[in-house]
This record gives sequence, structure tokens and C-alpha cells, in this order.
Amino acid sequence: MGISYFNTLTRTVEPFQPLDTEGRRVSLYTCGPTVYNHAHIGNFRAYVFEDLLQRHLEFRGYAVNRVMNLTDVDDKTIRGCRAAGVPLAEFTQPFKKAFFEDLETLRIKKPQHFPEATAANHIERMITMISTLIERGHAYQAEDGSVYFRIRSFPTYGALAHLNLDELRPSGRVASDEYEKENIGDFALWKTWTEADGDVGWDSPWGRGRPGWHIECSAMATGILGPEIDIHCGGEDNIFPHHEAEIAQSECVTGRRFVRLWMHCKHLLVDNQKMSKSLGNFYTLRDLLGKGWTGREVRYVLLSVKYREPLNFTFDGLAAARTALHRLDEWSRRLDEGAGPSAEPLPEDLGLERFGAALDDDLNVSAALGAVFETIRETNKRLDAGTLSPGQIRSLANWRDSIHTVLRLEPEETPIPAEVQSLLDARAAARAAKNWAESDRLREAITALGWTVKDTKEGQKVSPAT
RNA sequence: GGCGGGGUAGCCAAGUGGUAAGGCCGGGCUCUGCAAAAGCCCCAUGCGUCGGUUCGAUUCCGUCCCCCGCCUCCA
Repeated sequence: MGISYFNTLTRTVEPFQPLDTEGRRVSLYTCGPTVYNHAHIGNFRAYVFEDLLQRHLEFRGYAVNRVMNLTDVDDKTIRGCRAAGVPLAEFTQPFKKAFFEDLETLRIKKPQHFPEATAANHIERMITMISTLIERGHAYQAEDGSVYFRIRSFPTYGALAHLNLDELRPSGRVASDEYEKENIGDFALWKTWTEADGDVGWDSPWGRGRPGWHIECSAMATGILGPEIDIHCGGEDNIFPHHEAEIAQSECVTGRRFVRLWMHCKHLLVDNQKMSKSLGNFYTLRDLLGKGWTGREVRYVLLSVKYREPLNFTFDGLAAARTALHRLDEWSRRLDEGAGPSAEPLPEDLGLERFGAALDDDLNVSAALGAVFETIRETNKRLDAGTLSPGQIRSLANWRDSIHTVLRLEPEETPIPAEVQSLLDARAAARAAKNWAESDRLREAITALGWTVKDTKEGQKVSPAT
């Protein structure tokens, strides 16, 4: 059975069929952050979903070539740099750096390409694309100097979002000063320079200005991955207008089908409400780390719900994630302790294939995790009963390693400090001599150093105090 | 107004036209110098409401009630 994913365009789960059927290569474009502040956990839900997608494809033997763009020029970044009184690049740089750190914290695999919208070659490509669109009648320069895409020239505009453009309700978010446009729905390809832009701007055939948001992605996507892309992802709010616009621009330039498969993840809610600063339920990853939660725990929460379902983020959920991970860790430790050097075949009734099968079914990670925990319970029973050989335990450990190439939920490796280790050695000796008073004293000494020691059947076990 | 998603045990969350995965919490047992941990077992006659189709519905159809998202630069 092959892989199937839900396609936003067709609204059906379809068998996955990349352009390159023989080479097993997949091109993946994912909309990245606008670097005007620290990304919040809602943003990271999308990036974790995309990470799961990439790792699942790799688990199934595909080589994924992924692009994640960085939007480093737009209204917010310009506003930010002007408020800070620094050049644009200087303003966005720390947020770019922070973003990469956050990706690492969440164990998100780094895409091969991180194009920046302001890079000279990309700006150049955007200008070229806009010129082509104007030549072909898909775009026009309005009285205000800006260049707009003529949506009437692209009959399928609205197909991705399944919007009937004639029935659109005017919303308050449409800037009232955009009366120069032929159609209210025409979107900016090139925004002419205004006072508010300060020293941000590039020269173009249409005067000084800056690119619109949508053309950035079209230029970087087709520039790096070519005219046809296998998968394009983003948050559900990107469907319209952003991805709709990308399709229109790209296809009018290349004459090819821009994207074969569109995948979007649902929003994250906090306490069943949309995250917002005014509600006090707005969190960046850094906020959570500051509260003592780990990147792995946050990853678990963001990962554990199917991407097409709304995810309700709560601190109870984070606490549940911590305990669940602990169960995973204990099982993992038992495997390492019991594993022999060479693998032996496992009993077939463990159903290990269910993990991959669940993911093949439109990334049903909840079912996949359910299968993992069922395996944990079943193998724990057999470990208790001693019915697994060291070679079979090795096979289970290998299986565990393989699922972690997708889940990336393995424990943090925290080396035991020498000071703690010497106390542990002394305590082991005291316990062997049944000197309980000394044992308790040493336990307290270890606790004072920030570690927790527990006495198990296999001896002392130490872990960092949480 | 248009389009779409969701309501499953105390919490989170899979799933199926044939009688409810998994995680957390809770209870029990085992192990145990103490403390703790861990492992195992138990924990929804029920799947928002009211109807319909069916031998049989949580699953299909319709009604109604809630919650959430998009509708022109928010992941």
C-alpha cells in the first residue's frame, strides 16, 4: 500500500505520485516565517507538520529537496526597522538567528534552502516575472505606480480556496485607498515606494519600490525547485489569497502546473481560543522554554494531533506529553539494557508495520503514536516475562531508532557530571554494605546538585531533576 | 451572506455500517530498607440534539444547538 495525502485543491485524499517516479525525488516548498519578531507556537505547528511530512517521505525512501523561504521585507519588517532606527537587514538578522535556533530546539530538520526575499538574485527574478506578466497582459501598473496582478486574466483564480469571486463579501481589511486597481481582488506584485518605506526599496522598471509578498514565494519556489513542484505546504490561512496568488503568478509565467499537491495544516488554538496577545494566551517557543518545558515536549504536543484537525494547546496537554515521553524513555532504556549485539527476527504478532501504515494514511500521526504505545505495552509484558531474546530486543531497538527518524522524540542526552558520578559510586558502595544512613545522605547530596536518583531493580538510576 | 473544519470518557485524541485505539488523570496489584520510580490490570452499553434509512448507526441522510477557521498580504 502506498502513501496517500489530502490535496487541498481537490479536497480528497489522493495516492501520492511525485513528478519523478523513478528517482524517488520529491520537491517541497514550505512558506517560512516573516522575520519581524519571534515565531509563536502556532507558527511552529505548521513547521512541525512539514517536518513530519518530510521525515515520513524519507522514511519511505524518498529524497526530499525542501525550500523554506524567509520573508524579510514587508510592512511589518519595515515598520519594525524604522521604529528601531536601524537598516532593514540589521533589524531582521536577530530574528532569523532566533528562528534557526527554535527550529533546532524543536528538532525540525533544516531544509536545504532558506532563500531570503531580499537576496539580489531573487529580487531580480521577481522583477523578471513581473515584466513577463505585464507583457502577457496579466498585470498592469496602476496610477499609484504599483503593479497589480489582473485576476480576471486567470480564470481559475479562486480554485484552491474554492471561492466564487463574484460572491465575495467586501471585508474591512481591504485598504480603501486601493481604488486605483481595476478589480478589488487584484493583488500587488510590486509596491511603489512611499514615505513610510524609508530607505527600503529596489530600483525596477516601474520605479523604486519593493515586491509584494506573493511574488516572493513564486520567484523563490520556481527559481530553486523549477516550474513544477511536488508539494507545497503552509498554514490553512495561507490558502487564500497567498497560495492562490502564487498559482496565478507562477502558471502565467511558466505555462506549467505549479504544484501537484497542496497540503495545509489547521490552526492551533490555545484553551480553545485563537491565540492572541489581548487574550493573554499568546506564546512563543521561548516563552514555553522559560517556563521549564523542553523543545521535545513542545514537539510532542505539536506533533501528536493530526495536521488536518484543529489542535488545542493547553498546559495540561504539555504535562501529559511529559509523562507520555517518560513512558517512551523507560521502554527505550529497557531495550538498550536488554539488547544483544545482533538482531534476530521478531514475532509477527507485534504489528510493527502499523506505525508506517498509519502515517501512509494522510499522516495519521495520532494512530501511529497509538500503535507505538500498544507496542510498548506488549513488549514490556514480554520483557517482564523474559520471552524476548537479546537478539529480538536488538531488533526492537532498531525499530525504535527507525521510528525516531520520523518522530524525533528520543530523549535528550545529558551527560552525568563527574561529581555526580562519584557520589553515585560511593552510594552504590554504601548500599552494598546496607549502610542506609549513608545512602540517604548521598541521595540528598545528589539532589542538591540538581539530579534525582532512584533505586530500581537494575540498580541506581539518575536523571536531571525537572 | 458564501465556503470549510469540529463536537467521542475528568482532560487530550484515533476510529469503524456490526457494537468504541492510544496518551494523561484516577483506582488496584506487583516490586520494594526508606523514598521514589517502573511494569501490569481496571476505567465510555457510550460517540452534541431530535428524527430517518437499515437486521443493525457513533459511523449514512435530514433537523436543530454549540465551538472554530477563511472570505484580499495572519502558520
